[in-house]
Amino acid sequence: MQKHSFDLIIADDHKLFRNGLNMLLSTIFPHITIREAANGTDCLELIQESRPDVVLMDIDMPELNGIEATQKALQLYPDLNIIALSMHGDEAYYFRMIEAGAKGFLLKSSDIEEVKSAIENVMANQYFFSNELLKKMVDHIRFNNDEKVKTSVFSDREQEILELICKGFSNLEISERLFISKRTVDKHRANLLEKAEARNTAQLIMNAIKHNWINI
Amino acid sequence: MQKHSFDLIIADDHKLFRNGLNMLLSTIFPHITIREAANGTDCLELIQESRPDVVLMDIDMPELNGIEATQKALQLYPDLNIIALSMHGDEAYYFRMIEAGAKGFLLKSSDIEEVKSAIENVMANQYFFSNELLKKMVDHIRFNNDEKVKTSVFSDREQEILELICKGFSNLEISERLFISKRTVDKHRANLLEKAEARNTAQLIMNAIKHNWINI
DNA sequence: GTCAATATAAGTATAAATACCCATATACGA
DNA sequence: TCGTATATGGGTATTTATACTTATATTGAC
Repeated sequence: MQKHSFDLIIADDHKLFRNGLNMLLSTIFPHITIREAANGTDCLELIQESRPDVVLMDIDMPELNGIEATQKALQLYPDLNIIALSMHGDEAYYFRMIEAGAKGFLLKSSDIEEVKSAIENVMANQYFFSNELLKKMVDHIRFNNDEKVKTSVFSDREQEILELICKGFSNLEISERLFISKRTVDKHRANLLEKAEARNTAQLIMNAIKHNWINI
Repeated sequence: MQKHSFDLIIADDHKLFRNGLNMLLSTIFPHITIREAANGTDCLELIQESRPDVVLMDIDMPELNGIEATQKALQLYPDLNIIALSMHGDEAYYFRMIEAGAKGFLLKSSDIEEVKSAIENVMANQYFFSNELLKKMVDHIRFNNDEKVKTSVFSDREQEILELICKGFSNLEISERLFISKRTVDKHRANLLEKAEARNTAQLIMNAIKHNWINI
């Protein structure tokens, strides 16, 4: 990959960051042509002028942010490879960058080897997530789940009944299936609502799915 | 990494798959020691006997599935590197494998190079997601927001009411919010049930989530 | 052996959802 | 212009869910 020349744009509002990354990438890729944009609008113009192979796109930029710039750029050139690049704390925006169509996702704390891998991967038409970002995603899932166990204290029986409710059985049907009184199921269901902090079946199920209390 | 010897367990209920993967990995890693387990229980025993560096864990196994086996294994040995390995269609379980503590995530359709990368990454204490899996995750996020409206068989009003139901509002509350009669909401709700082929609210919401008719 | 949590069950009451029936108005495409 | 889909609303009835109350038996932890 390094043998072939290719064009790249760095879009970021911090000049020093752009210049430094420019220097690093020029060292790694001898045949690279790099252009720099200080905001989303400039970046769009540069894209139309130079038709780059890859864009390193900061999410937080003035005038036009990275998400909007990505959307507009991909409307014009759907095959453009865009790598999102942001700081800690912007992780929430990565979902939007995914929706917008970015293919690579880097944190600014990444080392240059990861930037290199990301560029190579997206040019080979593959996705790339930085390891730190993967770790954050994984931690988020695991953290959410630890939280869940803490807040969801369903008993085995409640869990069993919750799953039957989700399958669409009425309390009467559940009672027949479990060989217990319908009134018992009524009570379990009431306890489920209370523990799930739900007003009704709809909220119970939404919460159950949000917090992974059941298998979908 | 290949220079140092290390131990690995392949846990999968298909003998031919285990044997084939064993052969491939032995070729790639000259100093590898591979053991095979046909189910989760056997795998746990093997782990206790041989304290491996890495476990390639199938999710769908008899007796004790990969998720439970991962949980138990990590209770015993928290630093054990476990790579989840599954077929298409099991993607829903990856969240559970993340919760359980797996560090790598491969599809059985991966090529051997990815397996190699996954093993090297988890032994270097990094996460690894196969590219195909990343693509699925990304597609899922993008699909959720684009396709949803297109495939929805609901009218705009029905969609609106469906979303309010999911938020836990009663028909009366919805009618007040939309300035229409409760009876109209009753009727919309009945149409929603019919179109969703659901018997009740529980099934309606489960179907809505399964088919991405709503945003969670 | 006591305490706490759980599973069981019931009384009573209201609120909500579901299942049928029906009608009218509007909009949109063939 | 004619039909279809949609949104609106009502009548009536039954079923189901929800909200209070209380009670007993069992289990397991301390």
